Amino acid sequence: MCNNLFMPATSIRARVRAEMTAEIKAVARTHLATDGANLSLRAVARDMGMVSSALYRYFASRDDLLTALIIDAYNDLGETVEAADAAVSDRSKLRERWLAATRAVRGWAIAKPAEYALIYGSPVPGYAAPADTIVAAARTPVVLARILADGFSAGQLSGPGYQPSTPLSAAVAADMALARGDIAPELPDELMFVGLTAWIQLFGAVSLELFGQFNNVIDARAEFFDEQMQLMADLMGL
Amino acid sequence: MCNNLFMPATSIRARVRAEMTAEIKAVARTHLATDGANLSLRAVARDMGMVSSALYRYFASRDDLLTALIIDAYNDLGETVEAADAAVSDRSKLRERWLAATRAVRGWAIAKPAEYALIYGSPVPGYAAPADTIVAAARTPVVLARILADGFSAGQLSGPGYQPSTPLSAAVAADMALARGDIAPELPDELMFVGLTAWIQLFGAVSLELFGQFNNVIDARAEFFDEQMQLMADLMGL
DNA sequence: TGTACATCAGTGAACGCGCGTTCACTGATGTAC
DNA sequence: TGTACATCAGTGAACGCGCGTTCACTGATGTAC
Repeated sequence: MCNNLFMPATSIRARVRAEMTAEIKAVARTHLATDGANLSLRAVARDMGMVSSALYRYFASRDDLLTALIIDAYNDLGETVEAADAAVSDRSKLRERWLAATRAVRGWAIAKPAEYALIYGSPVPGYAAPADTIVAAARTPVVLARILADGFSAGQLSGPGYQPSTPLSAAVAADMALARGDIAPELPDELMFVGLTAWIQLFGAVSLELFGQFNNVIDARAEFFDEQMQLMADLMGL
Repeated sequence: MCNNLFMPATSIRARVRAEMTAEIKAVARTHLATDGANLSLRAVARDMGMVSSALYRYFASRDDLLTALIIDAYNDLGETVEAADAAVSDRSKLRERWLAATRAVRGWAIAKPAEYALIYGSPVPGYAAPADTIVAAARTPVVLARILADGFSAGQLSGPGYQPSTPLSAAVAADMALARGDIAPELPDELMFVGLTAWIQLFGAVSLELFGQFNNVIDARAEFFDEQMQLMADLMGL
C-alpha cells in the first residue's frame, strides 16, 4: 500500500516476528515427539521462557498452531521427496526415480516420526483440518504421479506392468479421473489404479513400520521396504 | 483352592464384578470415539454414575484400562475376521476366503473407527503396550496366513501369482522365516513375501481411508477396496 | 531532525475448568465354624 | 441355622498438578508530520 522504495523488504519487526513464529513452531515440534498431538501451549511457552498468553500474539489458538505444524510437515515431506526425485538426473529412469522418492518418504518418516504421525496417523480428536492443508498434502502424491505421467507421455509406459484379472468397475474408473485430476490427465485408468496401489503400499508400509506392527515380524526393514517398492515398480511397469 | 463342589462356578460377586468390568469398558469405548486415546477415567466414572476412585477396584490405572481396550479390540477384530473366513464353506476357494476376510477387516474398521485407530493408528504417547497384546494382535494376520498355507498344503498354490523381478535378499528371506513362524512353516519365502505385501496393502488401504487420505481422491470406496484386494489375490495366485 | 502518536510484544493475574491417584471410611455381601 | 469375622465395592475429600483463553496493563519499537 505505501510505495516506500527505501523501506527494507521486510521491516525489522516483521523479521523478528517471523523468527519468533518459526521458533515457536520448532519448540512445538519437539513437544510433538513426547506428547503426540495433545500439544500444550503452556508447555511450549514455558520452554521459550515466555508467559503462555504471549503465544496468542502469534497464533490465534492451539488449533491454529497445530494447523501450521501440519502444513509445515506436509511441505517438509513434499520438499524432501521432490528433491529426491529431482536428484535423479536421467529423468527417463523411472524406476530409479520411484525408488528415490519412496526411500525419501521412509527416511523422512523415520527421522521425524512425530510429524509423520501428525499427518498420516489417526486424526487428532476434536481437530478438523482446514482446507489450507490440501495443497501441501498433495505435494508428495504429485511427485509420484508425475513419474508415471512422464513415463507415459514419453511413450515408455503404455499401461501397467501387470493387468489385474478383474477389470475396473465404472465407479472406480470414474474415481481414477477424479484422482488424477489435472496432474496427469492423460494417464489411462488402469495405470492410475496400479499407481494408487503403489501409493497405498508405500504409506501402508511406512505406517505399519512406524506404528509398531513390524515388531517381531520384520527385522531387515530397509531391505524389506526396498523390495516391496521394487515389486510395486514391477506392477507399474517402471 | 477350596473344592466346594456346591458353589456356583462363578459366585454372584464374581459375576457382578465381571459385568461391571464389561460395562466400564463399554463406556470407555464410547469415549474413545470422541476423545481418542486420551481417555479420561473421571469422565468414564461420571458416565457410570460412580465416583472416579471406584474405578480403581476394577483397573489398577488408566493404562491398564487402555490395555484392556486394546486387547479387546484386537480380539473383536480377530473374531470377526475368523468368522468371515469360516463362513466360506468350500475351504478350497482361497480367493473367496481372502475377499471375505479382508472385507471383514474393512467393515469392522468402519463400524468401529475409534477402536481401529486405537490398535492401528499412531501409538498413544507415553503408553507402552505390554506383551499381553501380541497374542490378540496376531489373530487377524493368522487368518490371512492360513489361507495361503491351506492353499499351499493342498497343492493349489506352488508359489505366488507374480514373481518379483528382484529376488529376495538373504536378510529379507530370513525375515520371512521369522514372519511365518509356526503358523505356516512350510510356506516358500516368495509366497510369504507377497502375502506380506497383501497384508500391508490391506491395512494401508483401510488406514488411509479411515484417516482421511482418500478425501477428494476416492469416492467409490467399497468398490475401490474390493478391486485392490482382487489385485492382491492375483499377486498371491489365489 | 524532532516530536506526538499508533502499533505491537510481552506480562501477570485471573477464570473456570480438567485430570490421575491416594486414603480412611462405611456398609453390604460372602465365608467359616 | 446362627453368629463372628473377613472380604470387597463404592464414597467423598483431598493432593498436586495441568490446561486454553481473556484482559487490562506496560514499555518498547515504528510511523507521520
